[in-house]
Amino acid sequence: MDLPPATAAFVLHFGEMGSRWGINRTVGQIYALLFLSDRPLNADDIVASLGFSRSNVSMGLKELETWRLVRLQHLPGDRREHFSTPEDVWQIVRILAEERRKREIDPTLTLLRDVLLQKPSTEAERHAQGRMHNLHDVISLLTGWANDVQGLPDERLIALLKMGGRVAKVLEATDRFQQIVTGKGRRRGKADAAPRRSAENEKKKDA
Amino acid sequence: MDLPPATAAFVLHFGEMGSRWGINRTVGQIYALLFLSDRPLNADDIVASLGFSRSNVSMGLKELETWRLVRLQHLPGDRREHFSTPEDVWQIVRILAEERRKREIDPTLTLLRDVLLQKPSTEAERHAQGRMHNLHDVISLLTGWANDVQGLPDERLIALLKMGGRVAKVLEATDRFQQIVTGKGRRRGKADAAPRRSAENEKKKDA
DNA sequence: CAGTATGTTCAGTAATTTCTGAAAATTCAA
DNA sequence: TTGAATTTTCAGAAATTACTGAACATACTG
Repeated sequence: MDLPPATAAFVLHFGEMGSRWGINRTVGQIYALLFLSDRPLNADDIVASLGFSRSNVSMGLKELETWRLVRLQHLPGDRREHFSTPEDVWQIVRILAEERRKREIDPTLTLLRDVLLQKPSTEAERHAQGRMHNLHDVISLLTGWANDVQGLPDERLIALLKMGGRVAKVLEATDRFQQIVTGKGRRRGKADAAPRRSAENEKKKDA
Repeated sequence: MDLPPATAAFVLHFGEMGSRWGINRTVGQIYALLFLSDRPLNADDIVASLGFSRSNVSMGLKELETWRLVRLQHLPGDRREHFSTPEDVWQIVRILAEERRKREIDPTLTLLRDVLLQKPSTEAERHAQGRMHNLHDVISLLTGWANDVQGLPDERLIALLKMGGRVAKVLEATDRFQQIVTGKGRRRGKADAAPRRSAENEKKKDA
């Protein structure tokens, strides 16, 4: 590995970060390297830079492809496969969000919904279902939001994020405005994700 | 492990999910169990339910404490330590977000800022720095937003999330309104995180 | 077609992480 | 104090995951 110090530091850091998430260190480093590179790299370039075995690099690139995080391309006059990351960081964020939703969130919501169809037979089960119901609502609200803003063009997404919590003020104002104009309250969305307290605040038994 | 089927399914699922993130399967299962329980559990309860060794449970609870995800409490007339999760799922989400920021995002931003202070000496380094700069801006915009909405009370956060992308419409309207009223454009925030294309679109060399 | 360059697979090994039991430490009550 | 109840620590075992080299597969080139 004979990289400029800044690149090396970044690559090592993302290797570590990767291993805190599902992605292993090798794959994290490969991605970091591709991300910083000013040209598409082939497998041997990566072997030369990071010192992993050829087969390890091959498998790492395969995994990155399943995440849709790298693009395979062929340079003119070169038979080897070259890889690059999207140029736009927002694009990377969008892809990551989609893949994580597909792999982690959706199966979780499915499980929760399945389980919630069953009739609880004891008090403890009833309580557990209430908890799962809460969790389901929170997760679907969060991912629904994410899904929704995914649809926005970069410019508008950025503007929205910059507003941060101040949006709440605007919302409030709009709300009041609508109330004044229409004479009624704002309509509610379908799923209210405020914490259900149904089975929650029972007296703690057992001592 | 002699849990009701719904609870067992949930516990196993969160064990798997946990291991896709930094958290190991055991710890994930312990947390899932506590989350569903209608009363605080002690270490032996957990051993009985999940069948791990006592020491493993002890370490798992330690780890959950460092994440601030469980609360230690003593029941009257019982010397043993009992553990429970926050009742409010939003509270759990907030804690998770804070801890992940502290452990993963902040160190990453620090690294990026440090590296960006160095003067690039080659063209490739200059390009790499441009990429890191983009990434820094995106990450800080996203976490800034998260930080910001963390400050909102549950009710308002929920309302904001429900609005989803429609907020963009409101923003746009507000924007136009301000332009009309003040006669100028909306002021920009300090850091514009739109992708910098500076070093990006060079001709690809090397073939 | 033969030969070469490139990419993939996979069985075995290495490294890492997780888990356990036994011992030590701590806490509390008498 | 002593001793019982409880929790923690930690060295080693077990399990899992990551990595490698060599063999195999594929695709081009002349």
